[in-house]
Amino acid sequence: MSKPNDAVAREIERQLAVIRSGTEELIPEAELRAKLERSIASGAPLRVKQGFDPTAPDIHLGHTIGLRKLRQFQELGHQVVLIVGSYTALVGDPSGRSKTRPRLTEEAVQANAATYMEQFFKVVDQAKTEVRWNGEWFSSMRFTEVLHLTSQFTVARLLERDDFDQRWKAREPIGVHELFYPLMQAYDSVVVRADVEIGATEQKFNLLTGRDIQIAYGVPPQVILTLPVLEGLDGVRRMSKSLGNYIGVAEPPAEMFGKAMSIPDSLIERYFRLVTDATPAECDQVTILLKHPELPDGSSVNPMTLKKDLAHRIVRQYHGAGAADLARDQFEKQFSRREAPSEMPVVRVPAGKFRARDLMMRAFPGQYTGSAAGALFRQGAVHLNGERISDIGREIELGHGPGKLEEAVFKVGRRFAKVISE
RNA sequence: GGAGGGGUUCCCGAGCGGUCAAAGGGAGCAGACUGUAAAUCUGCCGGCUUAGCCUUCGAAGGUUCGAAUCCUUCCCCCUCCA
Repeated sequence: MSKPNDAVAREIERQLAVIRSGTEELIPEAELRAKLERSIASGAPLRVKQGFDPTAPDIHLGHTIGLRKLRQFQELGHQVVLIVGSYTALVGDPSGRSKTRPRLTEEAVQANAATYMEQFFKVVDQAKTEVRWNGEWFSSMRFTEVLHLTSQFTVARLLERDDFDQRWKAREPIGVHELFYPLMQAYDSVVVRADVEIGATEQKFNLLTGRDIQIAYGVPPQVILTLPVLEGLDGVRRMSKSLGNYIGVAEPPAEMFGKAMSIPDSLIERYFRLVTDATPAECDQVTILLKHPELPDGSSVNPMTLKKDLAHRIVRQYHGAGAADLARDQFEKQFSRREAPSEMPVVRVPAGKFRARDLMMRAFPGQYTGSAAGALFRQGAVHLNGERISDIGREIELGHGPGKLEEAVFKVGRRFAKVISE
């Protein structure tokens, strides 16, 4: 092998720096270096793989850490290979699961995959992405091939995996088919000849299994790259749809902005670094201001201000600068100045008399049970046209004329909704 | 196949014939305080036409005036042995 010339060496270092930024682990780095060198020499892009299961199609900021990394690879000229786990979804990634997932119908898989990709390509460049469904190879796999695949690995090694280990110790069930999951994901890497596979830190086991299986099948092993797991809005648990502590990339601007503002201060810096396009220098600036908020002129920076910048950036990335400005204005109006937002859900009902609770439940269809709504009244959480009401039986007449309300604006906690008479 | 342990309200987890819509913790929601932050205090936390009523404690039967608690069958999970 010839020694790379200086230009190539510089290019390798440049790419490595980008690839390394924000990553948790890169295993093994020397192999990546070699792959990059070959890629640069031959002009053949690296194949960078990521898979997803079409089960829960809501992509949230936690996922975008990986997507942004894929995007970076594309910008370095490499090829992204997206695996749609139509077959792995039949198993379900065992991480953190104590119950068997329900089997998905073919239609559900199709619909979920479509939704997923629509969101996926908000961050990743579709033109530089190869999409493969793993049903392509698994649906026609013969049983002898399954045996061959499974004989390449041992149960002991599968049980080393933290998820299984914890479930084992907690005496929770582990289905035999779940042991297949890492092997299937690994086999995907064999088929698409992945050079690099990326995933969250919790994916480390699956990713490493990919290397072993690739070697067993005589394919050059992939380099694995793990990325940090993002904490959710509660600041403690991982961001996930099922925990409800997430910001979805497809959410409306106001929703995104509000959710971003509700994160604990301790997460501001991390969010800046992991889910915004802020440069490292800008992130460092945030770090400094959080630690030393005093300014030369004697004033000091309220962390809230930094958080507003964060929220604005997040909204801008997915909805554009205009929407971000609007979301910030609305937020300041509604929460800082405690005014009603200019836009809120509107429900039309026929004119007539209503009990306060009934009308409130109409304003928020499907949101509250009668009991829950009653509790909110008792606790003083319900405001009607700016006035707090606690009597659930208070009579309200909607309509036109004296003593009647043309519209009823309800505020319950932080939510607003309006009822208009027809 | 054998032996043992277990399935309780969103989660964990008490209860083991009436006083149980079911302790306690967590999560969640709301009020106060605030910056839709944190911390703290308070309240709510199965449903309803809410001083009352209705439906829950893996499923179905049974015993009893009365069952989450006892019995039978079934389903599911875990541990050990094979």
